[in-house]
Order: sequence, then C-alpha cells, then structure tokens
Amino acid sequence: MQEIRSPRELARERTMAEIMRLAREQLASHGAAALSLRAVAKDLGIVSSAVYRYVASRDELLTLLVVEAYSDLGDAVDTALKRAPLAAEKRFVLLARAVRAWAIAEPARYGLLFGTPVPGYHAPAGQTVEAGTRVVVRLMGIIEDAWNAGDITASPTVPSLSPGLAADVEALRTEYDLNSPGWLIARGLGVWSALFGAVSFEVFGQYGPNTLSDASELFELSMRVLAANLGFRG
Amino acid sequence: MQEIRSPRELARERTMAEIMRLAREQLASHGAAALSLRAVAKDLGIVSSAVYRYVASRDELLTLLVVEAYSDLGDAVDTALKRAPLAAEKRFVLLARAVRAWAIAEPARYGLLFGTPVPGYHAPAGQTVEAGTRVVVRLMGIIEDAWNAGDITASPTVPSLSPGLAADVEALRTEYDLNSPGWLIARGLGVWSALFGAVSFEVFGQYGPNTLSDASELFELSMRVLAANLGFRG
DNA sequence: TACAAATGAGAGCATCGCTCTCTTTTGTAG
DNA sequence: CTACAAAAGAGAGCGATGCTCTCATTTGTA
Repeated sequence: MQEIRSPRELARERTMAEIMRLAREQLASHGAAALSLRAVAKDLGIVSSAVYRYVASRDELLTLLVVEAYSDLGDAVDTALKRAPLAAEKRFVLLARAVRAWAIAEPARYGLLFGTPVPGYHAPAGQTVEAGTRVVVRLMGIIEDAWNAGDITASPTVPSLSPGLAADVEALRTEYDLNSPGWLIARGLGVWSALFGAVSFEVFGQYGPNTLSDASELFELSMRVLAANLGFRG
Repeated sequence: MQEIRSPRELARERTMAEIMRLAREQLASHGAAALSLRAVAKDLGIVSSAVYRYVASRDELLTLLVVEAYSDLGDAVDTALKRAPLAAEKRFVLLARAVRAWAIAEPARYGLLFGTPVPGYHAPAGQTVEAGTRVVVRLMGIIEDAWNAGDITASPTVPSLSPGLAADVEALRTEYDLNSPGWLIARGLGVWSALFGAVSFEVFGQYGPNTLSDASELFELSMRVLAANLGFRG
C-alpha cells in the first residue's frame, strides 16, 4: 500500500511538517492566541505570503494543531494503558495520570484543547470531534470492561436518571455499543469532566499561587474519590 | 463616609464606567483575545489614543474585567445562598447552580476567569487573587458549617492524607480558620475543581455537538454525586 | 530541452497596541 | 469674572498582525 510520492509531494510534506513544528514551538513559547503566521514564515526563512501556499489561513493552522494535539494526547493515554494491570481502578488512575502528565508537559497545547475557545475560531465538526473522543472512549472502555467483569458494585446513590438524560445516555450506548447501565455511563461522563477539571485547575493555575506545594498528591486523592464514584470494586 | 467628588472626578468615573461597559460588550460578542482598545474608543466616540487617559494598557483593562467578573460571580453565588435552606447538600447544590447559571449567561467572562490564561497576561497577584477566592471560600463555609453541625458522615474512603498534602491543607486551615478535618478540606478542593470542570465542559462545548440534549440533568446528577463525596448527611 | 506548474517575493490594505506632540476643553483659584 | 493650569482629546506615526494581489523564479517532468 506504498503511495507513490513524487519529489514535489515529498518536498511539500517536509515543508508542511516544518511549518507544524515551528507552529508548535510558537504555541509553547507564546501561547495560542499569539500564534503568528508571519513569525512562522520568518522562522522558516520565507516571506509571509509564501506560507499561504501551504496553509489557507491562521484558523486552518490552528485546526491542524488541535487535531495533532488531540492525537498526541490520545497516544499518550493509549501508551499508558498499553500493558497495564487489569484492575479497573488502576487502569483509570493510569489514564488520569497520563492526561495530567501530558497537560503539564504541554500546557499550551492542553489549553488549546480544553481552555477558552480561541476567538472567532470554530473547529470544523468532522476533523476535531473524532480526534477529541479518544480519551473518553478509553474511559468508557475501562468502565465497560469492569461492568462486564462484574467488578462494579451496585450504584450507591441516585440510580435512576431523569428522562432527558436517560435518552441521551441511551443514544451514547447504541452509538458506542455499550453494555453498561445508564447510571454508570452518566457517572462516567461526570467523572470525565471532573478529571479534566482537576487538570485544568492545576495547569491554568486556578488553585492560586501559594495554596498547593504539591498538586500531584491532591490529584491522586481526587482520582481515588472519582474511582470510588464509579463503584470500582477495591 | 460620603466622599466629596468634584465634577472632574464624576465625569471621569462616568467615562470609566462607560469604557468598562463597552469592553464587557466586546468581550461578550468577540471574545477575550479580540478585545480591542481601538474599538472601545471608537464605540465611545473617542480617538484611540484618548482612551489611554483612562486605562494604562490593554492588560490593565483585562485585569479590571477579571476583577469585575470575579466580583459578579461571587455576588451571584452570595445571592443564591442568601436565604437558602440550612441543609448542607441543598446549599451546595444552590452554589453549584449559581456558578453554572452565571457561566452560561456570561460565557466570555467565564472563559476569561477559568479558560486558557490570555497570552502574555499575568494577573497582578493582589487584586485578582482575593476576588477569585470568594466561591471556594463559600464552598468551604458550607462544608465547615456542616461539619460543625455534625451533618457529615465519617469519611467513606481514603481518610489519611499524604504528608505534603496534609501540610498544604493545614496551612489552609489556619489561614481560613477552619475546623474541619484535613481529609474533608482536601475533598472540598477536589469537589471545587470537579464543579468547575463540569461547568467548563458545558460552556466550552467539550461534551461535543450532539451528545447531550440537556446538559442540566447531567449537571444535577454530577452535583449530587459530588455532594455525596463530601459525606453530607441526607 | 522547453514548458507548465509550483513556489517564493514584494507591495499593499486594514487592523492592532502604544507613544509622542499639539490643541481644545474645563474646573477652579484669585 | 477672568486667567490659568490641569485634564482630555486629536492626530500622526511606529512596528506588528492576517490576508490578497501581481509578478518573478525555481523545479519537475513530458
């Protein structure tokens, strides 16, 4: 299945990869909203208008960065779960740690994915949505496996769902072919947002300047509480 | 304590308030990073350089908006808790709903507070930090009252804290004069971040385009789970 | 080798934050 | 009531930004 690539295509791909690399650098050093096509062109040794031969607009470059970042985050999570132990709680904690570690290592790219939507920019539905679901799909997979293995204790509280939520969850269940009960899926969504809430607070500095000397310990505790919310059998 | 205000001061305050109003409008319509001093000046019927008589820089205007937004959010929470019932869980849910309602009504200002830090902008420690603590102080107050009233059941899981976290929590306890045990305070911090995680996911559209027809029901469920994490007695 | 496509250069437009100088308004002190 | 100083606004200008247009050059290939 080796695609035949002409020298032209190869050169184009190299330049494109270089543009992405420089854009990633700028993103990391100056932040998402300060990403400048002119600066990328200058770093590339190219005049600003020439970069439009490769990227249609600044927004398109942002979209490429978003998709790439989602992909890298998904890869980081997959790698962490690659040869992980079977216990659901442990797998959940590994997933959570992988998200946190990636976010701390790449705060600007994390902010691009989970921070304020950049002004005027709307992600084209198709490309980004699929890439963005990898983490939650993995999370749901862990929950699903635990449920099927009987490793989830019965719902401690609030087992019944309101009708609208029940319908939404039912749609998710059919779309992703899930076997878990509705209340578990709904809790999974809540745990999902709570996980990213903890990571965002830490990465975005919401805990304040001097309140936490070691946020990782609070994170570990919170993840254990979230795991308990899912009813994972100890 | 009526300050004597000269006509000059009054005119200045009026203009300043007008600048803030127009800035708030721009923030809402075009997003935080697109906030433009020149556009504010134009809306005000003033040339761009004249606005620098009132605001030293774009960053200073952003700081003013941040402080004002924190203040409004704090007011919204305080109002919701004003004549609230005494049950801790109910008070917690009221606080959570107030945060969510404010965030949905003012997504751009919410993003200014809890989204990606704006590029190059660093909040001056003094002004913003104090304003930013009002919600978590209220949350801790609810927890504290419940604990003192004996309305919190013993820690279901993970009662002991790792040493670093224990030290951080101890510092918080003395600073805010809290009586609650360390594990409860730590859980409060986790619930705090989880609450804002849920709100951010909804406001920033992280749940995806078609996954939730009514996010409020998922929110209600998640808040009940978080309340249970705090051990509030039903 | 000759041609066409791909690529780059350069000028230009409207916008931005911000600084500088100059003019006008405005409150107030004498 | 008038004269003056302080405050406020006007305008030009600097170095940026995203993006478009036209023109020149490079480059693979037929």
